[in-house]
Amino acid sequence: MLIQAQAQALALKAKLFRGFSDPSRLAILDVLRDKQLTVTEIVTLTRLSQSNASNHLGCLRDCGLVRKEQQGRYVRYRLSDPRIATMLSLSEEVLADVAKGVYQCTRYECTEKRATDS
Amino acid sequence: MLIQAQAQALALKAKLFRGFSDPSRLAILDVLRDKQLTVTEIVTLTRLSQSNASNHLGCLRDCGLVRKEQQGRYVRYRLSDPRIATMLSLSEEVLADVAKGVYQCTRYECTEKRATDS
DNA sequence: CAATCATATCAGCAGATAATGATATGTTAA
DNA sequence: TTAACATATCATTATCTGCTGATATGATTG
Repeated sequence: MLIQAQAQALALKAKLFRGFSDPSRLAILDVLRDKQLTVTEIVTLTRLSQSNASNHLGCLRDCGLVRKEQQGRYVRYRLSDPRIATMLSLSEEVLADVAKGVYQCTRYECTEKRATDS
Repeated sequence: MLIQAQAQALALKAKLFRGFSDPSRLAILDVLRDKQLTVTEIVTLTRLSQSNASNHLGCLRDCGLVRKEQQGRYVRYRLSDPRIATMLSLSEEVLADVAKGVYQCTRYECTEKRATDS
């Protein structure tokens, strides 16, 4: 469908964005925005189940958004790059302006609620 | 799991990012980066099927990333905000630095290929 | 070593998503 | 109005994703 090199680059970028594209993962990124936290702290703050949080942390890690660091029996997570936080802020700015459109979207083929235009 | 207002905000933000989180949609956003295009032009440039492109355009529209404008019998699409392009650029910068980690990630529970740490 | 705490992984399920081919809608022009 | 073109929608299918509960691994302390 797309030439190979391009497709590879797009898949990579899509993967990065997929890290951001789930409310649970955004909740995790949010609490990691300005500080490092252990898994237990993250679980407490986000109220995700331990297993769920661990899965999402694995995903975020694999997507390159966070890094882990073993500290004694704790594992401490932090954003892997300050620009991750920038992207979050930028998305909030954009949302503030285009939110109305986003409210309509419930799923991929947002047929039922799709706005009539624009 | 999260309090209602927070959950709403996170879901909204997740939806915005979900617009970016698919290679076909990124291909579309890419060709719209600096110009407005009709659906046919988009289909030609991205080599997506017409129906697939239309679905993705609907999704992008509902996520607030693009806007459509009817022009005669054509529909012209453009990015809904210049900061959308900024987010794309920013993601490319981040990727350039953390790409190695992302290469490992094939899906949510990227078990098979998960790097041993970091 | 045994107990405990912290984290990761597994199996399985329900629902979401992306693709396709076919069809429908809408717009313009002959 | 009919034909032709542009775009959207539908139905279907295969796959992916996120969640849960249970279990496993790993680290630390007594």
